Amino acid sequence: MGGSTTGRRGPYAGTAARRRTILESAFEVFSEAGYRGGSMRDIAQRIGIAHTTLLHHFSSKSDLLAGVLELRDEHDQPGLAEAGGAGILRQLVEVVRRNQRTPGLTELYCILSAEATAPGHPAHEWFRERYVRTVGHTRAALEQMAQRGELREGVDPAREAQRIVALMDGLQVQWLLDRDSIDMAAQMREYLRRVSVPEI
Amino acid sequence: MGGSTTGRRGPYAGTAARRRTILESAFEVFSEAGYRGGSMRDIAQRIGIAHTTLLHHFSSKSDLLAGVLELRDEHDQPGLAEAGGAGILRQLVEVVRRNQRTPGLTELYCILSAEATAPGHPAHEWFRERYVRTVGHTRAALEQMAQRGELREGVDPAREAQRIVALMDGLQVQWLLDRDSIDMAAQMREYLRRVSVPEI
DNA sequence: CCTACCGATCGGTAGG
DNA sequence: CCTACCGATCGGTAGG
Repeated sequence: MGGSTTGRRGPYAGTAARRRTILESAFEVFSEAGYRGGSMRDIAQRIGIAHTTLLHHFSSKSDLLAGVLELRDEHDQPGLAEAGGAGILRQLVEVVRRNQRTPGLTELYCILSAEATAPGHPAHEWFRERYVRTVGHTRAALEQMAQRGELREGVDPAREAQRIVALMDGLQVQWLLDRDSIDMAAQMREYLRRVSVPEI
Repeated sequence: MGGSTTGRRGPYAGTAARRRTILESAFEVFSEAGYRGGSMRDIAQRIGIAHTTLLHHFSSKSDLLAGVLELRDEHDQPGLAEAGGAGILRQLVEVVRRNQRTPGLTELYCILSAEATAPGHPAHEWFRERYVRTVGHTRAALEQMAQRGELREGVDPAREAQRIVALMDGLQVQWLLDRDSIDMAAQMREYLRRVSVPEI
């Protein structure tokens, strides 16, 4: 796929595109084998370059991982912030539905988050912050729902937010192990219905 | 710690004990680094033997992993089967409480289950079967509760069982990333209270 | 239970 | 963007 025969249109013109190509290959490899298990030679081979060439675009293997996580960040942010209250819950189901269509992203987060629970892991802090952010957004949405009277009685926004995020992660493990065993989006929808007031 | 100076009491007398020592070291290493990331040399070094000696007790690295999983199986089975109906839900909270006291086991399952979502992984089938078993037991308990009228209206045993197991797994990821951020047992208890009829 | 060693693979450097 | 190469480490074998 890589290694076009057309050549560059100007000096450095292909660098940004090359970085992108590399990150997509790294994304694939890390999704399948994790960070520890994925090799730079494998990443390079898939796009037909020498593994040392990666080090002209990224200073180290962990820098490559940082690039992959940054790239996914851009893709995942939009949407969740805009909707208010119960709208966010519907968007969470939408996120799960999208994950179900793009297993690669689900694999990446699943394997990397588990690997990154080790304190020395290069993605450890990134995942810690990601959970603070994700749980925080969900909590804010639930608090907004509470103010609007959309939240079912007895639901604590802070603890419920942790459970919702935990449920999403846990469903993914079962789904990745056996994709026919579970319908993640349906499970999520059914669960979230229990959090809102019955009328919604 | 290992390598006693007393010598053996008889031929092969120490073999079973040695196997046990090796498995405990392997358990530690796989918990911290996963299967791919954990090395036989590390496992051996922790108990003061050469890594090749491991291969006198286990035929390969994946055989070592199988031994570790088998060992944990023995530890985890008791209890869950005995109690009936709502008693099982209380025991689930007890399991979570125990996980919270022994982080090593939690780490092992978390990192290995994510790694083992890859189809070629030596523990892939083990985890698939484990989920069938765990979800199945939980489902049976919920069905028993339904027959006794202990289950809240609208709760589907099969899908609820998948969610309960998913919740346990997901809580563990957040907990391992930041142990002060979450009280797994309390979260579990609070959630399960929502599954039973209010009187229980 | 050991030493000695195998071929393979790892991330990264040197130098062009 | 490459070749050539580094030292380290991997799982496993041979042979005692």
